[in-house]
Order: sequence, then structure tokens, then C-alpha cells
Amino acid sequence: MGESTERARGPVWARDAAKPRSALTREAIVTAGLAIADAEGLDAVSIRRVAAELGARTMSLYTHIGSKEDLLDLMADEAAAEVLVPGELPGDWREALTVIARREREAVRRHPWMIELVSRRSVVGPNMLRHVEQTMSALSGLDLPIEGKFHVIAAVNDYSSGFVLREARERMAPRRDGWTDAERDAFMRPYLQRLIDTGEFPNLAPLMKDGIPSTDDNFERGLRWLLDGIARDLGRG
Amino acid sequence: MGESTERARGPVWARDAAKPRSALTREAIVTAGLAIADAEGLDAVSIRRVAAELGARTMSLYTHIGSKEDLLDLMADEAAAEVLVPGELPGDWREALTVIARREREAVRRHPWMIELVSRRSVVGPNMLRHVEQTMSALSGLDLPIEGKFHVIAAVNDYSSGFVLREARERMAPRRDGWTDAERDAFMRPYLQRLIDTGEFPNLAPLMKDGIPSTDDNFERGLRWLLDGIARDLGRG
DNA sequence: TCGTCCCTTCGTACGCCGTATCGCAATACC
DNA sequence: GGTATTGCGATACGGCGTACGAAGGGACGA
Repeated sequence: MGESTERARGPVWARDAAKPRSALTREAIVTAGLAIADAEGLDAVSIRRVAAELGARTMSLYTHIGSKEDLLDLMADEAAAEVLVPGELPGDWREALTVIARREREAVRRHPWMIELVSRRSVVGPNMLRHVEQTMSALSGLDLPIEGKFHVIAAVNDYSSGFVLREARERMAPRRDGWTDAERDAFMRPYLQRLIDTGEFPNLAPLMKDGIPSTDDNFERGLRWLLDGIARDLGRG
Repeated sequence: MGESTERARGPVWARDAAKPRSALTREAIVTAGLAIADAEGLDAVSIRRVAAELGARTMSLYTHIGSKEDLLDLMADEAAAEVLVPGELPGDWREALTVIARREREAVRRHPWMIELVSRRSVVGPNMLRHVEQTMSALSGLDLPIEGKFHVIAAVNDYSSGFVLREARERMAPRRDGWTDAERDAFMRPYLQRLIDTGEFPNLAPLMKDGIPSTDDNFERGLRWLLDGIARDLGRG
């Protein structure tokens, strides 16, 4: 049977995991991957490393996952579970969407590597779908066709993703290039000063000099703007 | 001199390129990298591959760039040049921001790999800064403190990034897993059907069945919502 | 109880990758 | 013409994902 060695196809979540005969299970592998990614970043997650962490040999992992991509998909969906809001959603659709968006942000702050995964491929695992379902349910009180609801949650989600992407990038910066804040400043300042001196950046120069003003409610403000715009449009219809 | 072999530090853009003695220049390397990424995706860009493309040996590239990360930074900033709007911006700040946002989207549609770079690290090259400067200049007619302007462009940019991230992900999907649309459908449908059958997704089931309704003005609509919300807030102040 | 089959484990090996190190040759400068 | 500098590249190292196939143990029918 030549095809017995063929690589598994289709979404990982639709494929059976191997029967557990020891502690080496798909679940344990995913959990170990998550721990490594949380502690050392996504680049530290290698098949060899995960195996070592579990006291197994490298190739044993392939009994339970089809490839490294599979592992990353499973990790992403596992983390997506944290986005789900437990309990009832607020009745008001704006409050409900806000609560959900906050949770997205918090989950990414806990697991910044989610950003890198999400920018590589769509995650359509069960937890991610539960999240979309929950978000759609936040709009169930609205008299709107399903496409309209989808447009709303897509726009809100796009804003959250973008914010969270930018935030995660800024938070990861020190670890990625291995600089302390002082080093970073020492390296960047002369470069930025030279750019300021060209006079090419009249509107930006004050910000480059003083740094970017960052208050914690930037996220809330942008979200409020967007929801205001949506509410006005719905009210007009 | 032990420190002569030390790795270069600080932002790439602040470091001198080597003097060109042949066709092997920093610029040529970046251009070759861009071509490969456009044609085959970011994963196809390796130092060895870029060198081969230029008819050089692998290690010669390191005369002109400090590391692969440097090359990726330079590529990202090169692509960022395409985001700059040539000529005058519209006088109305909403129109100006819209024009800029459209250009961001178009640039990423041409170079989907930008998404992966941008989710890894901040790009603060000259072209990216020119882009931010241009965006700030779109608000120069507004009577708003500089922090306020920054909050506005940050929110608009977050929305654009999020949309464009989602769009790029969807567009890259077929290439990434090497499925045709038919295969994708064949693999996904039974999986989604099983999820629908659980009854856990009452709000989502219609969308999973019929696919996501995608019209081309989703981007414009979300942007309009956000700008409406901002305009109202500014008008009230 | 004894085969038989299946399924998990994993040793080995291949072809990629980024890049440290260092010799060499050509150029630039005095 | 001699010397210092600098671009180029051969070699090598330690990582990676994973194909292949051998080995061993549990399940199960005879």
C-alpha cells in the first residue's frame, strides 16, 4: 500500500489524534508548545525542543501531529479559547462587542506570538469558530440581515486586530533585538535626530523627539469611535 | 582588534552600505529579495537563494547587509515607499486619510509578505517614517494638539492594518497549503458540516454553509464608520 | 497459549537554513 | 611600487523539519 505513507490532508482539527499509550498525547504536545512560546517566543518552538521538553525523542511527535504547521495551528486554536467570554454577554450590543474586543486584546498580551501565527494563516479551529459565533451572538438583538451583522463584526475585529498587532509588536521589540531600553534609545536617537535635521518631517519631529504619547485608553477610544460610526449608520437605516 | 568582527548594531538604515565594486550592492540585494518574495512568498527568501539569484556566492551578501533580519527590514522599508501618495493630498482630512488607507491596502495586495514582516517587528525605516509624516500632514488643517492627531491616525491605521491583515491572509491561503479551491472546499466542507451539526453555532451556521459574503467595499464601509465616529467626536469638542 | 497484526516509538540520515571565520585578490592611497 | 584596506567567497558548524523503516509491545482471534 503505497499510499499509507502519504501525508495527512485537511484541517488538523478534523483528524483523529493517535490513541494515547503513554503521556505523549496531542494535548501534551500542544501544551508544551504553548509554554515554550509564552516563555521564549515562537522561534523557540521547534519539534526537537518540544520533544525534549516532554522527554520524548524528536520523531515521536509525528505520531500525534502531522507537521509543525499542524502544531502551530493547534496552538493558535488553543490560545483562541481564552478569547471566549465566559458567562452572559451584556445585552447592549456595543457593550458586548467591547467586552469581546477587550478579551482579544488581553489574550494577545498574554500570548504575543499569536500575532505571528495569525498573520501567517487563517485559524479555523473550533475555538476560533466559537469566538466568531459568540461575536455574532452579540448582535442577535439587532434587526439586521446576517451579512450586515458580519460586516459589523468584521470591522470591529479588524480594528482590534490592528491595534493589538501594533501593541504586540511594540511590546515584543526589546526581546526580539535583544536591546535594553537604554541601548535601544542610544542606537535610535542619533538616527532619528539626523532624520529630524533634514527638515523632511515637520509634523513628525515633535513625536520623534519626545517619543509616542501612550495612554492606556487608546484602545477604548478608537473602539468607541468605530462603534459610534456604526451605531449612527444603523440608526439612520 | 578583537572588536573588528563584532556584529553591527543599531538600525540598518543608519549604517553605511559597502562601496560597490561590482553589481553586488545593498540595493541589488534588496531588489532581488523583493522579487523572490513577490513571486514565491517570504519563506522562499533565503540568503543562499538571493545570492544565487544575483550570481554571487552566499557569504558575499554579508559584505552589504549585517544579517538576514537586516535584509527583511530593508525589504519592508522599500515596499513602504509604495504607500506614499504622490502629489498633493486632498484638502479634506477625511478624504486624505481615505486615499492613504487605500494605498496601504493596495501595497499589501501587491506584496502580501509585508504582513508577515510587519507582525514580527516595527519598521522604522525612512520610507515608513515618510508615510507617517504624510499621514500626520493630512491632519494639519485640524485644530487639534499633536497627541490628538496621533490618536486619530493611529486608530485609522489600526483599522486598515487589521483589514489588510485579514484580506492578505485569505488571499495567501491557497498558496500556503498548496490546495486548489476545489480541494480546500472538499477538505473543509465535511469538517464544517460536522460542526454545524453539533448545533453549537446557530448564528454562524448560515455563513459556514454559504461562505462569507465578500463585496469589495467592505474596506470602504468600515473606514467610513470609523471616520464618521471620529468626525462626530471632533465636532463635539 | 500462541501466533498475528497493528500502532507507537525512535535511530538514522538528507537537504535545507543562517552565519562565524579566515584566506585571497584586487583596489586605493601614499 | 609598496602597503593598507576592503570586497569576495570556500569551508564548516550547529540548527532545523521530516522521510524512512526497524523495533517492540499490546490486542485479539485461534
